[in-house]
Amino acid sequence: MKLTPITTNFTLKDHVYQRLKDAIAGVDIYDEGAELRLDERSLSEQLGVSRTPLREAIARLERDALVEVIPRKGVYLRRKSLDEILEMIVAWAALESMAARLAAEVASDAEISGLRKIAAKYNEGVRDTHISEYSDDNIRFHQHIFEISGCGLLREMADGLFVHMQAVRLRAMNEGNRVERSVVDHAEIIEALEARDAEGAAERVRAHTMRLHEHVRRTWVELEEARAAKAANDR
Amino acid sequence: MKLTPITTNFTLKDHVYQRLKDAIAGVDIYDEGAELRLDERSLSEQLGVSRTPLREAIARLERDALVEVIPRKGVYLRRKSLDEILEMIVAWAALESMAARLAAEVASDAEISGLRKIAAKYNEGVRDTHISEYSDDNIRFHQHIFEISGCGLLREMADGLFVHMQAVRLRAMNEGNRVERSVVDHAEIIEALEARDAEGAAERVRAHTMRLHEHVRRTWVELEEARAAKAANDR
DNA sequence: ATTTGGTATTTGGTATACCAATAGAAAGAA
DNA sequence: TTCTTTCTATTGGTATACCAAATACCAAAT
Repeated sequence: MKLTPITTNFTLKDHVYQRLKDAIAGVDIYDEGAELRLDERSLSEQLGVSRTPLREAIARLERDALVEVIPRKGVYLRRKSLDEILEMIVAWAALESMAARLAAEVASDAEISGLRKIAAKYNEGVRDTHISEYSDDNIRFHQHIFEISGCGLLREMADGLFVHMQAVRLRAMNEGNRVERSVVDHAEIIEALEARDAEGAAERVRAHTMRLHEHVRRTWVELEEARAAKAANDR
Repeated sequence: MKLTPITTNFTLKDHVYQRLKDAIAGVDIYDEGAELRLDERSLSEQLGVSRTPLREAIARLERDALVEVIPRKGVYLRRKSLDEILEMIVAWAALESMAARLAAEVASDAEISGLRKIAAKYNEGVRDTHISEYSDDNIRFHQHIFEISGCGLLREMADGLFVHMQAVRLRAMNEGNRVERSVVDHAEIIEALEARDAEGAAERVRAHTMRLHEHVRRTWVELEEARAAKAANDR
């Protein structure tokens, strides 16, 4: 009789980490008055594990800058400031630009055509009803670039930013006519890759992401100011 | 009467994390037969803390990819493969290139001249006796670029790679006439920054780091092969 | 009624005890 | 001798107990 070895890579710590990460991703931390605080004992009870593996998972989340642990006070979901979001977009641009450059050099034609397949359905423009679907495909598009770059580390580092980029992109998607522009950008990126134009691909990816940066910078300042004004008003 | 708040940010976990990280940085993990294994109980005894904060620190180190925790087996210092080292150099290139681009746009003249000051002592070439000193200054040069980029996140992400880059750079420094080339590269980078040529600065930084990449790729394959041959010979 | 000091409770930080898996040593069979 | 097996010791994973800080609450004094 043949048996596959039992999954020995099963540690509570890893499960808890993944579970918490997913849960955090599903919380709109920018919603006012959302539950920001994580209670260790309550969580350990909910998850059915003791506090020890839970705290080790939290230590990793802290390293991910997803939560903030204030000694003797508590663990809090970290609400990113506008500046931090902008810096994440910059870092993302740096990583994805390099990924595109590598992809132009090493990816197979099949891998590049995979990108075209993702982008293809929007050749005729995007109907408004499909915004959230487009958002998903948009994400897949960008992830795919990292995958075909052949550099696992770039992909991994981008993953760390991904949770946040996802939220940012979704939020920015509906503002202005950014979707149309995005479709065009993607097409140009694919063209550069197909032409094996590393420099062009890198530049277009960078420009594409930095347009998001510019948009967020211009638009969300107003949101922050509005929030600040509202907070002042509440007082 | 005015008092500054007492330093309550003192947690063992953080201290242990920092201490371990420093200690790991001081170990030549590529030295054959070096102590790769971390024993929890022994460490906790040496540091004078219990295993709990120690393990939380290890959880963070694991997230940094500095150690590998194999469940039920042990904690091991991660010896990077050649491929991983090459990927780190690529990621570093991506980050520093972007940092240089930003620096060209936002850094003050004073900050840029800080770079020139670091590089200045080597204008007349490098005497062999100063190799290790040059290595230190080299590191300061690259770190300074991140600092004057004004993007804390780029700097932070680079920091994660830094421990490894330091070892790589030091090891590569003595090979070939790389030092001379390095001095020239640095000078050109500074010129681009002073000219506020963002594109040029980004490109030169990228090229500089990718030259290291190319060198390591070509040279160290031989080392790996030699090691493999030796290992085969030992059998 | 308000302030203030003390007390109880909550909660994160740390230590310790226990469990389970692995590896190595010792013992036994071929 | 050598291979196998079993037992034990080591070690990481987890749970729990305890401590100390922070906060909330209450009572007494003004």
